[in-house]
Amino acid sequence: MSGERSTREGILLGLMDEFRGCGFDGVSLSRISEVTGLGKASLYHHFPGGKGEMAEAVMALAGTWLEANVFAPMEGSGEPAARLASVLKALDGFYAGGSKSCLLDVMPLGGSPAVRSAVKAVLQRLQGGFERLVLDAGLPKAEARVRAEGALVALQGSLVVARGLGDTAPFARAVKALRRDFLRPA
Amino acid sequence: MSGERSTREGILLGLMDEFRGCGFDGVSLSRISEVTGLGKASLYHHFPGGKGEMAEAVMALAGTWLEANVFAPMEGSGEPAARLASVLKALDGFYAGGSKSCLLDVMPLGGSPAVRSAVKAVLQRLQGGFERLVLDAGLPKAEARVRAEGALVALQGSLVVARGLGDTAPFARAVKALRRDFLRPA
DNA sequence: CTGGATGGACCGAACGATCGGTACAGTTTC
DNA sequence: GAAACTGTACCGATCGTTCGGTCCATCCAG
Repeated sequence: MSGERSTREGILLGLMDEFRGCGFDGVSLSRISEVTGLGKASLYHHFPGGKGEMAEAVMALAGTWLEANVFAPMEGSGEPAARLASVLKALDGFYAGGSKSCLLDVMPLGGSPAVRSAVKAVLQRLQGGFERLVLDAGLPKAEARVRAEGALVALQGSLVVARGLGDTAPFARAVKALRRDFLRPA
Repeated sequence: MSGERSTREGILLGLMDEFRGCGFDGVSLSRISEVTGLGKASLYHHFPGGKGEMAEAVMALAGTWLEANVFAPMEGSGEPAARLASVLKALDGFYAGGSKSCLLDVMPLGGSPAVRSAVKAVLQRLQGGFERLVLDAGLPKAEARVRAEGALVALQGSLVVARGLGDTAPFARAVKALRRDFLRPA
């Protein structure tokens, strides 16, 4: 039961947590009903498309959150190092220091094609953003592509490892390593 | 329908593919029945514990496969570089070049505590194996720990990114980078 | 100011389908 | 004949979904 209910965003925040914890298939409507405090019928009032639409809405919410807290610093102006720091701080918060899974990891499994393409779009946008950061630090384009992919891989991988080990340290170390090395001159 | 049915290992191989594709919650008994060609009664004859026991058996099979194809080279004798090459080749095959997900990623979501602890054990064992490889290459223990975790993260992360993008290239690049850099002197 | 109509938010109860799981009577295999 | 195995039919529970309807705030007519 996170955030206020009855507002669409409040509902979606609870929903997002649930999806992150159990994946699309692992979350039942009854569970969603409990978490949001809404009856099943009410859920269908807000999301006529059912569970699938709820998943898409969560992806959309995550997208707008990323827009404000990640893409904005990434593609904004200012020192690349400072921008990177903002991005990493935001992501560290979003993943609760490594204790919450990533939607990009868990949603494609049972999700609809729409969800999958949303995942793909976000990944591409993230990669582009990281690339931009490296370019702005004065490194060549080829290196930027490699590092951007590496950052994505490090974040996703460390989240998976952290979840598997039941220990957030790998994620924390990955974030720290990114902060240290991501923009380092070749 | 992969491998021969009717042999326990054949059943489990089909089952493993299914779990890797859809996660624990995403696979239904009817689907398992289709894939293995066995009726539910037969499935429950082989796995009296039901779906949960099937998942555990798949984890166990993956464990013995790792034992033979990954841990053996890792912890055996011979040039570390050659051992690393065997390990990476085996893993590349297991993940079908990056087109199949990792059980360590998808199973913890809906899996039982037993499955989760199996995942944890495998991760720890993998990390230990990678560590051993680095140590044998003459690098210090602290560096070995960092690189071993990095290898795990790179493999898992690139699989997630590859799945999300629908493109196996990130995984291929990650394997290539490991082959190139993992044992490189500091 | 009042009355009725409108429409959104919400809910209890139930839908058909499918879930994971079982009982049991064969059928194979040795 | 015994043990291993399997097909069929079935179970209660839960799945995602829908129906019928209540509440209540808003708005408009008189």
